Amino acid sequence: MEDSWETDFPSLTAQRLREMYTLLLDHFGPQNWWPAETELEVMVGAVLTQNTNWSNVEKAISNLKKRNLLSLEGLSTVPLVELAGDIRPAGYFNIKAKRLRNLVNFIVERYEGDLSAFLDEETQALREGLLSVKGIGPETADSILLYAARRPVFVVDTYTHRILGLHGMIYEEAGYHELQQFFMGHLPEDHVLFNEFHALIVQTGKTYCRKKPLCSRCPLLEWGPITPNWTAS
DNA sequence: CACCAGGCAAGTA
DNA sequence: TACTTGCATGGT
Repeated sequence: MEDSWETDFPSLTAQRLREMYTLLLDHFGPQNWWPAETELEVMVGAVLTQNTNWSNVEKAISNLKKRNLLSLEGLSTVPLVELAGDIRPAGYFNIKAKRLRNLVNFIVERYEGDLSAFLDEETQALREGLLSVKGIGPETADSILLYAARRPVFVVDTYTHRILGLHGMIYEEAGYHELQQFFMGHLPEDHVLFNEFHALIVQTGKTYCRKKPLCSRCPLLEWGPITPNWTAS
């Protein structure tokens, strides 16, 4: 890591992260993520929820289940146009149909369709493999690593940026990897903890960050008033 | 009516 | 390398 880029945030400490986790867990309770029945369903959901409300993803997954397409076999053989039609409620349906196909084809071709063999790969190899698939970026890959393969990898999303930014815990221009390293560097590498923590952050974002009035009820306000345009010292 | 959601890749300068 | 734009439905 070369260098000079300031990778530490003065206000973001292990202590502060543990406080945040406790506040959110006490407020919302356990989230029991990922909301899916199988590992493949987690992976499909991870692609479908890209920049998309989860309620829309549920409709799309429901359609796939009704048509018995929620399998490597089904997803890799159904005509692309039909797949797109089935996942229509999730938005971006044409591009997401291709992304799902790219993902299942990767497993079919590289692992002979053996999903368990794929998920048993070493974490680093698994991540690189996922990122090599067109349509799988850092967040989607890490969601699959954490919630399908149960690896201690922290998932960063827009809510993570927004919430930590609002509370002056990071620089606004901080990138995905920097935020991820913060959580992973200051917390025990426990996939159960990371699972719950990310889910709680999303729940907080959905509940309190959508509209300004709701913001006043966020449990994190215990840290003090929000400072929207905080910048590095 | 406008706005946005648990991103990502491709295009432009 | 650093911005910008396209992708699209359904809920508030």
